[in-house]
Amino acid sequence: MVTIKDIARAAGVSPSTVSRVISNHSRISAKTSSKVKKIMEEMGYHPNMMAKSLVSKTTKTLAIMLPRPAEELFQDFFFGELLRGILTQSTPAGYDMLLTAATSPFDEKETVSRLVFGRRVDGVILLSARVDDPLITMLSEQQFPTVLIGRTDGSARILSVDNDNEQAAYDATRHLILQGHERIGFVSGPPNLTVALDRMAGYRRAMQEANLTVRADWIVEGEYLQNGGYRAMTFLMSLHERPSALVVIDDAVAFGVLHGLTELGYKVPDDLCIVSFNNIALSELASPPISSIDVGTYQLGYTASQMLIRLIQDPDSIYQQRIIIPHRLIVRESSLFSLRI
Amino acid sequence: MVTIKDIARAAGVSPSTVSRVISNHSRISAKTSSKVKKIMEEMGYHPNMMAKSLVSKTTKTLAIMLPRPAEELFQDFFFGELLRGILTQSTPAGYDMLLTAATSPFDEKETVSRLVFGRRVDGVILLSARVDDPLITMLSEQQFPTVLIGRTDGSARILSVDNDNEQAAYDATRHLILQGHERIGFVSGPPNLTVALDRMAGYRRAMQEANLTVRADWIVEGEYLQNGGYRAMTFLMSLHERPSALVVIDDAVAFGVLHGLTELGYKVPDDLCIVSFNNIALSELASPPISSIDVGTYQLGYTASQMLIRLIQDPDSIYQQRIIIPHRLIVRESSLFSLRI
DNA sequence: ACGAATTGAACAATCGATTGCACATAAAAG
DNA sequence: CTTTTATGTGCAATCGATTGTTCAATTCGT
Repeated sequence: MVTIKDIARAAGVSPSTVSRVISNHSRISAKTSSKVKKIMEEMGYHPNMMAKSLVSKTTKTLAIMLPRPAEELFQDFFFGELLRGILTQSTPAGYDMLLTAATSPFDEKETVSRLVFGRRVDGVILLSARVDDPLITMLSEQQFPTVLIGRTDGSARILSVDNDNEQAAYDATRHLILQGHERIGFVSGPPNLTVALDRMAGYRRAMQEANLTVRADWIVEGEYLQNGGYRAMTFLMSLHERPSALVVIDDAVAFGVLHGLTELGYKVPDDLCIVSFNNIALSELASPPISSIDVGTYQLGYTASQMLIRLIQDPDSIYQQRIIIPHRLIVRESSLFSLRI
Repeated sequence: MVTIKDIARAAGVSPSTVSRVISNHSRISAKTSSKVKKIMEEMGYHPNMMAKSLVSKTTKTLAIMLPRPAEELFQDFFFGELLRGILTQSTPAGYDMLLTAATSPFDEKETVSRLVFGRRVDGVILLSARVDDPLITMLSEQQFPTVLIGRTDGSARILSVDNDNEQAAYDATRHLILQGHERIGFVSGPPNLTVALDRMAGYRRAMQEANLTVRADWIVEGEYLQNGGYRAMTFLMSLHERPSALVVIDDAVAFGVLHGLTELGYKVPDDLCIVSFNNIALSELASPPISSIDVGTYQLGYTASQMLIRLIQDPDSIYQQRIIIPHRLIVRESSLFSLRI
C-alpha cells in the first residue's frame, strides 16, 4: 500500500509537503504541487482514512440507526425510500453512512455507545422514535450530533425532522368524513411509536370535531403487520356495527387489510373505504389503488441528512430545532365511495 | 474523551498494560486485570476505533455497494430484505456495514477505490451484477475481499452467492406449461443485468423443450419499472395473438403488470396468468396474490455476509467459489387458471 | 540455596496521516 | 545594497491505540 512517505520520497520532498499539496495549502508553489500530484497519480495514492481520522478527529461517517427488528418489519417499504433520500444527500456531501441495527433491544445502547464514544461516526440519524426512547435521551445528554426522524416527548433537546402526523391523520379522517362517512375506524401499529400516537390523535380530533363517536372496538391496535390484516378484518367485520371506512397507519398494513377484506368477500371502496399513510410506490398499484398520505419520505431522509451534516460542520447555523416536511393526501380509488348523495 | 492513557494513569500502570488487559493478554495478572477493568468501567472508556484500525490495518467494516439509481428503483423491495439478511449476520460477527451508492455511473469506480485503497473497509458486498461490470473486474484484480450477490461472466475470479436463475425461470415457465399454457410471454428488466439474462434463458429453455414458439413480440424488455406495467400491457394486449400467461422478472414489475391489466379490464388469472420472481412480502397480499419464485432473499444476504467475513478472517477455509441458494416456486392465485381440462 | 525458567509490567517504536514552528530563500521596501 | 516581509519547505510532535523487546521480580527444579 502506497503511503504519503512513498510519495514524498519519490517526489523528493517531505511528507508534510505532500500533505499540504493534498489539502491545497496556500504556501505550496504551483510547481511542487503539480509535481507531487503527478506522482500521486502515477503511483495510485489514496490517503489512509483511518490515519486521517485519527488526527482530524473526524470520520466523515454518519450512523443510521435502524429500528429494532419488530418495528423494522412494519414499514419495511418506507425505509428504502428513506435511505435513498439520506444517501442522495450525504454521498455528494462526502459522508458515508454506517447502517446499524441492534441485535436485541438490550444491546441497542451499547451498539450506539461503541460508535459514538469510539469516535467511529460523526453523527447519528435515528430512524424510529419510541416513547421514552433511551437512545434519544443518551445522545441528547451527550450532546452528540443527532437528528431524529420522527418525534420524541418534549424533554430531550434534539434536532428532528418529522411530519405533522397529527394533522395528516386529521386530514385523512376529514377526507372520509367529507364523503359522508360517520363510522370510521382506525387500524394502528405498535402503540409505543410516537407516529402511532400522533396519527391516532389526529384521527380523534377529526372525529370529535365532526361530533362522531370514536368506538373503542373500531380501533385496532398492536403490532399488526401486513399479515395481521386478515385477523384484524375478521374481527372488525364480525362486529354488529361495523365501520364504513378505515384510517390505516401504513400502506403495508393497508395491503394486509385490503387482502383480508377481499378474502372475506368485501369490496373496497364499496363496502369499506380506506385511507392510509406513507404512499409507498406500490400503493398506487394495489387493487384498488390505495389513497394515501404522502409524507415526503425521500424528503424526510434528505432533510435529516442535510440537517445533521450542517449540525456537525456549523452548529451555529442551526436555527430550527424541528423541521416539518409537508404531507399531502393522494386520493385514489380506495376511498372514492361517497355516502353523500 | 477518555483515552487509554487516562486509564493507565488512573490505574497506575502503563498504557501497554491497559491495552493488554483489553485484549486479554495471557501475561497480565488477574489482580491488575480486574483493577484496570474496574477503572475502565468507572471512567466509561471506549477504545478509539480509528487508532485501533490504524495499527491493526483492519476496520471491522464492510461496504455494501448499492446498484446505481436506475437499477435501484427496479427491485426496491427486494433490497430491504437483502439488507436485513446481511445485517443479521454481520452485526453479531462484529462487523459494521457501510452503505454506499455512487452518485453517477462515472464515480462508481472512484467511490469504491476511495473505500478500498483508503483502507476504509475490509471487504465489499456487490449488490448488482451487470454484464462486464468494471467494478467486479477491478476488485477481483486487486484481490480485495469481495462477494458478489449475483453472477458475472466467468472471467473474473470472485466469490458469489446467487440463485440458479436459469433453472428458476425454467421452473416458473414449466409451471405455466404444465397447466396447459402454450402462449407464454416474458416481461424482463434492464437487459444488462445478468439476472435478466439468466431468467430469460431459463424461460427459453422451458419453451423450447416443450416445443413452444418464443415470439419476439411477447418478450418485453427494457427498464420497465412498476410504472411501466400499463404501457407494457397496453402493448401486449393490443397484439392480434396475445399470450395467455406471462413470466415476469420481478414482483414489483408484476404489480405494475397486474395494475395495467386491471385498468384495461382484464382479469388475472382468468384472462392471463402470471408468475413472478423474488416473492416480496406484499406479493402475497396483491389481488390476486402473485405466484412467485422465492429466491431466499434473506438467505442470499445472510450467506453473502457470512462468506465475506470468512474470506477476510480465514481465506483458506473457502472451498466453494460460488454458492447457490435454492429457490422455490410459491404458487398463488395469479397462476391458478388451468387451460387443461 | 543457586541458577534457570517463568511471570508481570514498562519502554519505545510504529501505524499514516496533520500541523505549529523554525528556517532558508526570494521579493519588496527603504 | 541592506533590512523587512512574504513565500516555500522541512523537522518533529501528535492523534490513540498495539506490540516486540527489555528488565525486574517470582517461582521452580535439583
